Amino acid sequence: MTVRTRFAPSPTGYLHIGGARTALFAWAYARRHAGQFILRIEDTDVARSTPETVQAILDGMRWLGLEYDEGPFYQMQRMPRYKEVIERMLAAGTAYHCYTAPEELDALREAQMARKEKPRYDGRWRPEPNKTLPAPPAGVSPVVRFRNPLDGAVAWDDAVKGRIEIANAELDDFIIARADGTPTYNFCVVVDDRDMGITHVIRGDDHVNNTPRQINLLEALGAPVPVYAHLSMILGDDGQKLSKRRNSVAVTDYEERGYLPEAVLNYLARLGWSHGDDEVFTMEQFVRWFDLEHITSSAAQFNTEKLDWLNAQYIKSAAVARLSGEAARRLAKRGINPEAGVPLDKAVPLYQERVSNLNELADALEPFCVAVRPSAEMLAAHLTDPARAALKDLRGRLSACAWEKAAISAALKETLAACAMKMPQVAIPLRVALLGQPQSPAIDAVVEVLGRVEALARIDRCL
RNA sequence: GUCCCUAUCGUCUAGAGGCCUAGGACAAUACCCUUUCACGGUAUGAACCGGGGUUCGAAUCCCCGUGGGGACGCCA
Repeated sequence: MTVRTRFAPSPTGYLHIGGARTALFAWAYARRHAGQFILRIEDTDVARSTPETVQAILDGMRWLGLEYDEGPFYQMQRMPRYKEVIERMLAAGTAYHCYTAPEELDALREAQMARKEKPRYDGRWRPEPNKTLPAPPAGVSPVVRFRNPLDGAVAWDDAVKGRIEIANAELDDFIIARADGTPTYNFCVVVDDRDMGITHVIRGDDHVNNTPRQINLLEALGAPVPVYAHLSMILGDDGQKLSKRRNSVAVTDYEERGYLPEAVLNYLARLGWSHGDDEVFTMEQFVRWFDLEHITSSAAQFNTEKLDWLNAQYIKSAAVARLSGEAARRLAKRGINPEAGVPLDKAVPLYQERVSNLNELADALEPFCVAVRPSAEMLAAHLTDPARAALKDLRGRLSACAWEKAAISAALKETLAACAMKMPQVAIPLRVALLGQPQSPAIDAVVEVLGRVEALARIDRCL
């Protein structure tokens, strides 16, 4: 049997980080077992699903590089199929019409809550051998309810949570088609999972409570029951439930915040799953190692600091051309022409090991692309008279020396000797003059990358 | 309220009854490196929620409690 997994988001505006992890695990499981990964868009909530929200999901998947073998399938396009199954269930007696009005149901629920009972449909329209049903009220279009077993229990061996058993008495005859004939969530999922031959349902654990209903439905349909793996949720950095207001929840936010997709993927893989002490690994390794047994069953708190660290690791090993491209894009977005100054490829290596995200890289590269204007405070603090004298001396030497790091470094040391100064006394003012900042990578490397013409011009501007 | 899930350093986690004096990573602290800031290196501190069992032996199995989360829609 070949493994078939699916990711079935409802497009609510973006692919959020929890959904991304679910997708990643489902994808990895399929890849691990040489199976298929299917994308299904659950867009039956027409109020919230728009072409844009669907596109946002697709964009998120693409940024992460999670490729699907089939789909995207859209539930809205499967309506005829759902109706067909509902008709068949009605005919088979595994579903029935219910004429209870929404207001009546509300009243029922309230009464049950008041009695401290679990709110459930009371089965008033459920046909039974010796029961006389009320006459259908005129002008009311009925909903269709699933005829759930009355007793016994539903149980399954959840691949992450272990055996879960729920008494049928806890369940009720849930609605599978609304009064307007449109099918509901639990029903669509079941029909889709069955039609698409899903063997492993990997999803968030907010669906554990839906599982017994879905299993009962599957059984009523005579369909095989897949393996279920319920992933616990991801909490925000603050230990609270992820919220749009307080956290970055959309994966595309991470792109914007300067993260590399492989860092996000690696981080997500490690959040709720582990392979011994391994922390940094490629997607190839992940796919090779991934299993359902090592998924954590409790909720995990998102930790931005660790993501930052991972991102820094990936930046260190990324190709210079790629980093230059990313930095250029970000600079251009700020209205800076990345072509204006030093070629970014030259400057990137100076910062590759020092930054933890692409925006920091762009920040660092910015002074190489624009005319630097150190602030008055900066000048007052660092460009003292002795410092200026030293820079002037250095300027002379730099205009004559060979343009390579060793020669630049030698020129610097000669200035130190000539002016009887220590390295920081010259290097810091020089940094301010060249980049407008008192900190930078090794100063000789910075001078070299800037090029003779630019370096001298920047020094001159401060003398 | 009812049902379901869950509980190891601040955080992510390793841990399948003896390998645990509880390991790794991020973060923290200290030191080293150093031309500033980083990077890097070394070291240190830091946890089995509580109570009962089971067992020769429990972080690991069972029960109860407590904390946290989820579900109870003609939403998905």
